[in-house]
Formats: sequence, C-alpha cells, structure tokens
Amino acid sequence: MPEKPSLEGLEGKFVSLWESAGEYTFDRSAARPEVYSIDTPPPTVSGSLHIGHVFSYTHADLIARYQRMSGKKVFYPMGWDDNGLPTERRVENYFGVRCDPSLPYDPVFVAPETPADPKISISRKNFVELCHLLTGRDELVFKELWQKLGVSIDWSLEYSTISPLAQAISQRGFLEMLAKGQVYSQVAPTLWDIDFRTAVSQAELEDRERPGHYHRIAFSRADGQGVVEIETTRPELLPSCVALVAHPDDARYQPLFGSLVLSPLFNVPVPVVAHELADPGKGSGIAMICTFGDTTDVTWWRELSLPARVVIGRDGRFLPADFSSEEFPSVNPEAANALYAQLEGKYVNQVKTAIVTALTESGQLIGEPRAITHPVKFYEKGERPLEIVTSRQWFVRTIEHRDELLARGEQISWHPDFMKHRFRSWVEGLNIDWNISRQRFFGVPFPVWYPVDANGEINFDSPILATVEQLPIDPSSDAPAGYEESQRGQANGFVGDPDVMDTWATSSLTPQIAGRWGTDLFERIFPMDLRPQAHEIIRTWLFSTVVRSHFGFNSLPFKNALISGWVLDPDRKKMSKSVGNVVTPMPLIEQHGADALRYWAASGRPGTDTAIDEAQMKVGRRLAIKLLNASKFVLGVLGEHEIYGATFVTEEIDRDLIATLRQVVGEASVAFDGYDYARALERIEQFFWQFCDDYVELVKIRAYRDVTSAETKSALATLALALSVVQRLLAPTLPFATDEVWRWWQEGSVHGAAWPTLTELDSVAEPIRPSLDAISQALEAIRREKSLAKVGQRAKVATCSVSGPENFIDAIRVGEDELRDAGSVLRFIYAPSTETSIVVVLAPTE
RNA sequence: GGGCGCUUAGCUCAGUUGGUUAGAGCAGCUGAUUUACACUCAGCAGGUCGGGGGUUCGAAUCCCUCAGCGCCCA
Repeated sequence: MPEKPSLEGLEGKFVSLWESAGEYTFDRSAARPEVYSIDTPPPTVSGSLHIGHVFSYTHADLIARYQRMSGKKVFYPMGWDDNGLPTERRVENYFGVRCDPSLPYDPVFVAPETPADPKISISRKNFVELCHLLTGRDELVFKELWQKLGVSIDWSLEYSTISPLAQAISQRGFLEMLAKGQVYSQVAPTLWDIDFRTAVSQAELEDRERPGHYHRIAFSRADGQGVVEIETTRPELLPSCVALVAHPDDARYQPLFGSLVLSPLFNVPVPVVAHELADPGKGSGIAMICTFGDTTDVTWWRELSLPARVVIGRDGRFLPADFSSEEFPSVNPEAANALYAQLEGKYVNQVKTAIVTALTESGQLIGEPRAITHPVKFYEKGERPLEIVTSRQWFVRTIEHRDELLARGEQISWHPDFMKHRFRSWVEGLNIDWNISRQRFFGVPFPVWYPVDANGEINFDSPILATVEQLPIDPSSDAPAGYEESQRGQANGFVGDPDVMDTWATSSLTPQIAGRWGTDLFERIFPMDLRPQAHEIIRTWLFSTVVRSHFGFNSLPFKNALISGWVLDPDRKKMSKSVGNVVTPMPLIEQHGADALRYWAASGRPGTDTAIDEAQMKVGRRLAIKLLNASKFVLGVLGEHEIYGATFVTEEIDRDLIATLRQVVGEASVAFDGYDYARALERIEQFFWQFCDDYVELVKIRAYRDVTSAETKSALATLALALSVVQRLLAPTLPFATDEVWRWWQEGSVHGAAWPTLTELDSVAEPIRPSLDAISQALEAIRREKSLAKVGQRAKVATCSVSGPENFIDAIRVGEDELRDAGSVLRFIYAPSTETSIVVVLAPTE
C-alpha cells in the first residue's frame, strides 16, 4: 500500500498485468449454459477514433465485468471492420492513389510518403496491399484505446473483417444462402452512386432535402386533340420517357388512358397509363415515367411492363441513343438525334439546362419553373444524388420474409425497450431486397465464377461455385476446379465474379466469425447473450445479423440488444467531422484517467444521448480517488490484526450498515441484470459516500479503542466486510482503481472475485430496528449547528436534545457513543414527543 | 405524412405500481481545516416539475390537448 495513493499510471500497470495473467481469457471448455457471450461491434478502423467509442464500449464492458464476477465464463472478442469503402477512401487520400483494375500488378511498387498529387493509378492487387498496410496500422491505434480504457476483451479472439477467416466465413455463408435459394443474382435497376460507381443498398440510403424546380411541360396528344401538361423535377429525363401515368380514379385523365402522346423535343409516342401510385394531388396529377428517375419509375416500369430507354450511364453521363431505332422510336428522328447529339456525354445538370432551354424555345415549357424543396435520395457517404442504373447484382431475399423478421425483432430483449420500434419501422419500410454486391475492390469477393461459352459469351445462369474446403478464394486470381488460369476470359473458359460483398454481408456474420463457425467454440457461444451497439446501425448491422441468423440457423443471433445513445458535444449538438466538433478520447483519458471516462459513460443510461461532460469525468475521478483513500484508511485501521469475519458484526449500528449494504447489493444486482448499469452505479456510489462521510466517521474511534473488545471487533469486521463489498461493487465501473485497492489486501484481481451476493451478508444478523438514518440525522444537526456558528467540526456540543417518538429516541440511543465520539457531544437529553426534533447547543468556547 | 423519445434547480440528470415538505451531483455562496482524502470536509441557498384541461381524497407520475427540442421511418 503506497504512502500517498494515486491514480497515475494505473492504466499502464494493469493493462499489462491483466494481459499477462490472462485475466479475461475465455474458458474454451465452458459449456453454453455457463457462458455469457458478447457480439462486440467491430468498429470501422478507417474512421477516426472518437469519444462515442469510449461511450458504447464502456457500456458493454460494464455488463461483461458484472457477468464475469457473477460467475459466467465471458466470451468477449474484438473485431475490426476494415473492409469496404471507408478504407478505400482513406487509402486513396492517404497515399494519393486510385485503383485501376485494368492495370497489372507492380511487385516493386512503393507507396509515396506523402499523398501523390495527382493521384497515381495502381492495380487492384497493389491497392488492396495498401489497404492492408494502412488498416494494420489503424488497428493498433484502436487497440491501444480499448486497452487503456480497460475494456475486458479477450485479445486472443481478435479478428478483422478482411481476414482470411472472415472471408472464408462470409463466402461460406453466401454459398449456403445460395443453396437454399435465399440469395439470387439479377440484372435489375439498382440504386447507383455515380462517383463511387457502385450499387448501394436501401440501408445505405439517406434522404436529403434539396432545392429543385417543378417544370410544367406540354405533351401533344397523338390524335392532335390538344396537349397534356405534366410536372416534373427531372426534365433532363425527357428522352427516356416511356409513358405518362395518372391515378385510375382520376376523372380528368380517364378519357386519355390507352391513348398516345408525343414526348416534347424527341417526339417519341408514349402511352397514357393508369396506376394507383400516381398522386392526383401532386402537380397536375399526371406524371411522366422515365428510365429511371426514381424508385417509383422502377415500380411502374415493372408492374406496367413498360419498355426501358436507358440514358444515364454508370458514370452519370448521358449514353448514346439513336432516335431512329426501335428502342427510341421517334416520329421525327432527325430533330431528336440532332438535339440529343448535344446532350450525349454530359452530366445530368448540363443536360437539364440544355433541355429546359430547348423546351423554352419550342414553347413546350409552360410558365416559369417553380422552386421547391424536396427529399432526394443519396448514398449516405455520397455527394451527388443517386441514379438508377441497370446492372447485375446479388440480392438477399428480405421482402418476402418481412413478417418472420418482424417476429424476430419482437423476440429480442431490447434495452431500452423502445428501441424495438426502430427495428420494426425499418423492416416495415423495406421495399428492395438487400443488395449485397458492390462494384468495388477492398472487400470479400463472391466465391463464384461463370463459364464462357464457345462464342465468348458469359453464362451467368450456371455459376461455378467454390467448395467450402477451398475457401477463402478470390475468383479474380484463383481458377475454378477443372480450369486452368490461362482460360480466364477465353472462349470455353471462365471469368470470375468481379464484385465484392457489401461490408454488412460480412459484419452480419460477427457471431460466426468471432465464434469460429465450424469449430466447437461456436456451439459454446451461439446464440450470443448480448449485442451492444449504437442506435444508428439498427437498420444495418442489427437487422442484417438477424437476417443471417434467421436464414442460417432459424434462430436469433443474440438474446439482448443493448443500445447506446449518441455522444453529443458539450453544447448538446451532434458531433460531425464537417462541423469540426468531434472529440478524440485519448487526451481525455490522459487528463482525467480511464476510470473517470468510464464513470461518465456509465452515467449515460441505455439509449440516451449524452453530452460530453468533463465535470462529470472529474466527479468520477474524485470517486476513484476517494476509493483509494478510504481503502487506505480502512486497511490502516484494520492494521495487522486478523480480518474478522461477518460473524463478528454484532453491534446494532454495524448490523444496520450491513443491512443497508445488503439492500444496495440487491438493487445493484437487479439493475445490472436488467442492463441498467447507470442505476446500479448511482445506488452503489450513494452508499459509498454515505459510508465514508457518516459511518466511518461514526465508528472511527470505536474501531481504534480496544482491539480485544467485541464492539471494536464488530467495527473492524464491518469495515472489512463493507470495504470488500464496495470494492467489488465498483469494479465494473472503475476497474483500475478497484483492482489497485483490492490487491492491497486480497489475493488476485478484483475482476476475478465474486460479485457480492446477499448470501455472503446473511451471517450478519438484522438489526433490531433501523438506526443509521436517525443517527445520521443527528450527526447532520450537529454539523449544521457548527457550520452555522462558523466553528470547526471538532467544537464541543454542550447538549444534544432529541425529542420524538419512542423508536426514534431508541435509534439515537443506539448510536449515542458514536455520536459522542464523532460530534464531540458532552450530553444527550431525550424527551418523548409526537414531533421529531434534534436541538444542538454548542458549548461555550474558551 | 406515420412513429419514438425528451421537456423537473443556473447546468447535467434521478424520481419504481399515483402517497408526507420533489431529490442528487456540478456550478454558486458561507465556513472548517492539517494522523484516509484540498483531487478534502461541513453547511446554506436554489424548483408553479414546458403550457392548458381532465381523472382522483391526493398527480412530476395516469388521460386529453397544445408548444418546443431531438431522432427514426416514409
């Protein structure tokens, strides 16, 4: 025990101590019922470390530590999400490179020290190597934070989502879904980011309010009987118009259904059709259907069996189109082609301007465009609106399983409960199957090749599948069984599937990856007990994990979902890179200590957004310091004597202290069992300060008085018991300070000690009546009197007059000796009364 | 447009099935002080519980309604 206890350096000391002792190593022999398993979120290592990490990972760790002390074999792995677009972007910017899959591998390529400008184009393999290099570095930085924060992870279970293990499991999961018909590939209109040049899924969409204009445009009727006016925000899609649509009940347009109109400028005859999704109240009540302006266009195209007139390419530029062809059957192809010649190769905004100008000249733009603000679909990481392009993609069937997935959501125990609404409303709103293919580079490839026929055509309908034993494979460098690498891309040869999986297609298998699916470990940990995560990824990570587990195992992936809120900046604003208010955790840990940050995090209840509050961290730090000092003091009082057991607790006041503690243990355990770590801490903390400020002050003198007396032994036994219990109660929240003080007098780590139980306090008899509250009231009255008189707390009290009902007076009598000692009271006077009062008269000062 | 959450002291938040005078911490103010702790201790002050209405012997708590803030979904 140090002379002057301090929190300084505890993090470094215990991180290595725990690691070398294997304190948190999972017992691989444990059977499922003994295990508490945690489906730890693998953070995106290419994002910056921020305080939100400290927040939610502390919440999970509080539960992990509680369960471990309660006797469970805790499975607490750690993974890093390093595959996917965030890493690609970081690598592009960090080194100044760009992936060009058409380039050959350069075995001697060395990345520049500083970002190259302009960007260097490199092969896919070189690019992927740089991704590995950078994520490897990033992961070390992340690991250091988790360790310094005292998260009780078993680091031998570390994994990353791009690792061969994760790739093999992702590929196996994919092949199993394919075998069961739960995944399919299709050439279909897909939401597409023109900058990243990849498909995106519904889960990655976000609506952003953007200014736009309604353009009122006149279509001529083919029968020459006037015009039909439509309104559109996307006049640039006029060349891709395939129909006009109105609601079937709309009397204004019923006469037109089935008739033809001519698209302005391009003069392509298109039918007027009816569909319920047309909104009679929007614009003129009739809209044009294009290929494709939005997802409703896709629905109309599909349900009304309309032709497709594709004009927007994968890079967002307008594709060639021939208005004398069957695809674009203009009645005036020369004029249409002449106009279109000016549009080809241009971006959406340029085409829009050109078409609006042309419409104005032709007199088919009615009135001025009307400014509006409307929601536009963006890829969440993207900067330009999504387009819809037709491409081959892999989809997981979610829509047809909607009801089963909703039922799964109901089976999860959500903490807090109301978070289940997030899941439900997301599943209810699903309208596209989950697209899991991405046209990118740093991800898990699909374990699939396609045969090339004698004419050089790729046969997508009979893919060549890898076997589970081969996994992981990369179809772009591995040849399928029965083929030579030289046959790649050749007639009668093969090609590899060029895409990689959506990062959630891998992350949705975290229980399988962490649990080493296929080994006995998996059976010991699945389904997991706990999924801790933040609420913004309910629709991605949580949802996709439920899907995979439902399909693969007909099971929930985890029983409990502990949802953390967001960390807001000190002004309660959402943190974001663009605002520049993102807070990095390391300096805060260095300044306040890990226990202090954990204390702040632990005071943020599940699901509650919480502002960064350094004042609260300081409170946590004070609590940790108080624990050091109180422990030092109590152990000093205990001195070299033997530690008296609970049976020595005989004095009324001591028994009442233990009775109170018993209640705290009960409440804290119930709270932790219900994932309410914040409530548990609140009760424990309140008891601890009361223990220090009142109980210890009261029994100090008795504890020193006569080591052979029963009353002193009772005080020493109570102090020892309460100290041991409090140290353990605080261990999940303050792992560093508690382990420090625990080791001053106990064997091993507090984190391997048993969580306090009611049973271990059973041998202390209940007090005859509660007395501590009344005694504390008296102590408070004495202190108040001295404070008001502005004298020191050691000043003498002439009389302390206690009046009240019999049980109140009896309670005070129980603590009379202690009050006399702690308050320097010379004389007590008792008077029975119906009213309770304590009157303190100070002794005259000399 | 549909849904969820929040609104309690200057600030951050507790407040369980409705039940004495609504609590805590921080900040503020007034003091104490040196054998556990100045990263201390004691005390004081501070609130029409967002507004309105209702149920009830009794409402921060239950119901209705309005307003503001935040979020989710469409």
